[in-house]
Amino acid sequence: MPRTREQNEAMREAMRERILKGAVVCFALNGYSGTKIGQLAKFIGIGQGTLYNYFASKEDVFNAILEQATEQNSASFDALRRAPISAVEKIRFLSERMTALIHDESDTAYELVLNFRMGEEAGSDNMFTESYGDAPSAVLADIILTGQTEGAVVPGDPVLLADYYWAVVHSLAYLKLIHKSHYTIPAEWLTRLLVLDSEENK
Amino acid sequence: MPRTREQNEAMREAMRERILKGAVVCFALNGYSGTKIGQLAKFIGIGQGTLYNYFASKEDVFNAILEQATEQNSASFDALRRAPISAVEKIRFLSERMTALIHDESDTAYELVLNFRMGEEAGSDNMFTESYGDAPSAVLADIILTGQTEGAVVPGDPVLLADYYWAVVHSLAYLKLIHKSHYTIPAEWLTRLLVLDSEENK
Amino acid sequence: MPRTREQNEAMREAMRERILKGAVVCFALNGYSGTKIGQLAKFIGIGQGTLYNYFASKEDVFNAILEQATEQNSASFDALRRAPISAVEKIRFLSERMTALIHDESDTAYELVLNFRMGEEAGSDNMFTESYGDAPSAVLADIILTGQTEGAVVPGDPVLLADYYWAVVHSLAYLKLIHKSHYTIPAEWLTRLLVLDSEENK
Amino acid sequence: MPRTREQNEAMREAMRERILKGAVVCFALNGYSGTKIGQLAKFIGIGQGTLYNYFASKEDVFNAILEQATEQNSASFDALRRAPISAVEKIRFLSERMTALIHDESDTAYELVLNFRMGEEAGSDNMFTESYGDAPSAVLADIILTGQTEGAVVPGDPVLLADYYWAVVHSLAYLKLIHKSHYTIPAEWLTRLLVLDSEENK
DNA sequence: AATGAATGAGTGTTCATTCAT
DNA sequence: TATGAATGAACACTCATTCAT
Repeated sequence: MPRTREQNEAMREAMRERILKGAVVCFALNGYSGTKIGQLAKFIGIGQGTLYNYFASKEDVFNAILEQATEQNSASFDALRRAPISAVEKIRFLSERMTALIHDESDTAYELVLNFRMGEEAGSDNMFTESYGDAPSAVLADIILTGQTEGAVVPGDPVLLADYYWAVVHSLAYLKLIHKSHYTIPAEWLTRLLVLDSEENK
Repeated sequence: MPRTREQNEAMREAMRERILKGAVVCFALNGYSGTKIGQLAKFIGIGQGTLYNYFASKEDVFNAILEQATEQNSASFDALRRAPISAVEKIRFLSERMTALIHDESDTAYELVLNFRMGEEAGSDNMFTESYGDAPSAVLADIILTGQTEGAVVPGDPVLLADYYWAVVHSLAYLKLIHKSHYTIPAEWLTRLLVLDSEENK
Repeated sequence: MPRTREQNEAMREAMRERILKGAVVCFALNGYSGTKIGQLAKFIGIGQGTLYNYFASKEDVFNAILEQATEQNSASFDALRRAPISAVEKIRFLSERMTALIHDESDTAYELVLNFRMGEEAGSDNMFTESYGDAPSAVLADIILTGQTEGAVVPGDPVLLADYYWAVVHSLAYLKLIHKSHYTIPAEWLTRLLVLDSEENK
Repeated sequence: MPRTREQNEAMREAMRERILKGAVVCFALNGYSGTKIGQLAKFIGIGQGTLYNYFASKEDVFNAILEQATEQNSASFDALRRAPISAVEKIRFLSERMTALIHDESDTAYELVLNFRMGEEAGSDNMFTESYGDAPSAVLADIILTGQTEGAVVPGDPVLLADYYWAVVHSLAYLKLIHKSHYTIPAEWLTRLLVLDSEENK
C-alpha cells in the first residue's frame, strides 16, 4: 500500500531540511567550488542521487541556503528594529546574540561564514549585500543613525559603519569555525565598534 | 646573439612575478577551487602552458604566493617591533598603513583577502596562522601587551586581541576588494579596536 | 616556439571535420540517446575532452551535423532544379544518385539515416522537414508537379508524393546501413515510385 | 472478501496490456534509449514501481512488445498465405490493410515504427528481421515469387523486393506518426511497388 | 498490489596538466 | 621559451532499479 500524500510531503520536507543543514556546513567550510557533490552527500549521509530529487543542481542548493538565511533573518531583524529599547541597547543586544551564535557554532554561524565566501562564482554577482546582508545592513544603519543623534554611537556614514560591523561579525565567525579559535571574542568588543566608551554606555 | 645568462634569469624572474601578481588577484577574487588555470592564464595574458614553465602546479602557484607574502611581511613586522615609538603609536602606524594598502587596492590588500579564503582545500590544512598570519599576530600581541601595561590598550588576552585585529583588517580588505565598497574605512576605526578612547590617545 | 595562427586554425578545422564525420556514423547507427560520448570519442580515436574543445555539448555536435547536411544539400538541390532536363530525367537522375550514395555507404547515406532517427529528443521538435528535408522536399515537389503536367508522373498531391519519395529513400539507406542488407535496391525501383511505367519513360 | 484467482489474473493481464500499449507508443516516438522509465510510467499513468511488478526491466518491456507483435503477425500472415486468392490480390489486400492501420494510428502502426528504430542498442543485435520481420518478409517473398510467375509482379529478387516493401511500409508509418503527416498515402502506391501497371491489375 | 523516495552505476562535462610544435 | 591542442581523471548530473510503506 502506498504512503499517503501527507506522509510523502512530510518526508520530503524533512529530507530537504536535512540536506540544507549539511550543505550550509560544507559550503561554509569549503566554499562553493571547493564543495564536491559526492563529499556533500556523504557528509549528509545520503546517496548522490537523492540530492537531485530535491534540488536541480549544486547551484540550486546554494541558492536555497541563501534564500532560507534571508527569510529567517529578515523576520528577526524586523523584531529588533521595532523593539522599544535605545539604539545602544539594540547594538549591545545584537552583539551579544551574534557572539553567542558564533560561540555555539550554530547553523546561523555557518551561514555567516558562507556569506563571507560568497564572492565566489555561483552566479558571479557578488551576493553579499543582495541576498543575506541587505536587511541586516539596512536595519543596523537605521539603528546607528538613531544612536548617533543620541550621541552614543561613533560618528561616520551609518551605512558604511553597518557594513563594517557585519564584516567584522563575519570574520569572527570565520575565525571560530574555520580557524577553530578556541576563545570566543567577548560581545563588548563588537559593541565597541559602534558604541563610544563612556560611563553611561557601560 | 643569444642572451646572457643574467638577461635570461631576469626575464624569468620578471615573468614569475607577473604570474604571481595575477594569481593573487584571481585567488583572492575566486578562491582556490574557483580559480581555473585557463581563466588565470588569460587574466595574466599568457598561454596556459607558459604557466607550467614557471610553476609545477596550481598548488605550487598558490604556495608561492603565501611564501612571498610571509617573507615581505616578516621583514616589515620586524622593523615595526624594533621601532623606537610607543605601543599606541605602533598600533596607530600599523592601522594607517593597513588602511592605506586597502584603499590603494595594492597587491598586499589582495593577499589579505586571500588569507581569508584559505580555509579551502589546497593542502587541506588551515594555513591561516601557519603561513601568513604567524609573524604579524605574534608581533602585534607583543605590542598589545606593552600597550596594556602602559594603560592605553583595551584589556584582554593579547593573542586573542591580535587575532581579532587581523580578522577585522581582513574583513576590511574583503569589503573593499570583493564587496567593492566605495568608501574607505578610516584608520581610526582600526586603531580603536585596541586603543582606548581618551584624550591623550587622540 | 608556438604554432602560427594559420597552423592552429587548419588543425582545428581538420579536427572539427573529423569529429563530425565520426559523429554522423555513430548517431546514425545508435540514435541520439543511444550514442555515448565515450563511445563516440573512441570511435573517432580521440579523448573525450578533445570533443569538448570543439563542441559545447553532445547536442551541439548533433546540431552541427544537421546544419552541415542542410548546407551541402541545398546547394546540390538548387543545381538539380535548374538543370535543363525534363522532370522525368531529373527524377531518374536523383534516384540514381541516391541509390549510388547508399550503395557506397557514403557520409551522405549516414546523414539520410540520421534524418530518420531524428524524431528522438535533442530539441524535441521533429526536425525532419525543418532541417534537412525542407529544400529537397520542396524542389522535388516542384519537379513532380512539372512531371504531372507532362503526364509522366503518377497523379496525387506533389508535396505528399515528395515526402513519400524521401521517406522511401531514407528507409533504403536504413536498410543498407543498419540492416546491413547486402543487395542494393536498383535505382529504377525508386524512379518507379513517381514515374509511370510506359515505353517512353524507360 | 478476497478476489478470486481468476479476477486477480485478469487484473494483472489488463495492467500488463496497458503497460505494453503505452510502451509501444513511447518507444516508437523516442527510441529505446530515448525512453525514460519515469516518462513512460507517467505516460501510462502509473507509478514507476508498478512497472517493475509486471516486467523485470526496461529491456524486458521492450522484448515483450516485440514478442507480442511477432505473435499477432505470424497468425495473420499465415492466414494471408493460405488465402485462396491470387498473388496480386494478396498484395493489394496487404497494402490496404497496412494503409488502414497507419491511417488509424493503431497500435500496430506504432509497432511498425518501432521496428524502424530498433537498430539501437537493447541487446545490440539487430532485431529487425529476427523478431518482427521474419515471418512477414518470408510470406511476402513467397507471394511475390508466385506473382512473378503469373507475370503481374515486377521482376527482381523476391526477398529483396519483400524487404523493400516492408521498408516502405515502415517509412509510411514513420511519416504518419512521427512526422505527423496529415495526409494518408493511398494503398495503391504501396501496391504499385510490387505490381506492374496494367489494365488487368487495376 | 501500488507507490514514489532512495540509490549508485553510468553518462555528460570540466579542468589541471602534458606535449608537439 | 611560449603556445594552445589533447588528454583523462574527477566532477556534476541522470536514470534504471530497489524497497519500505
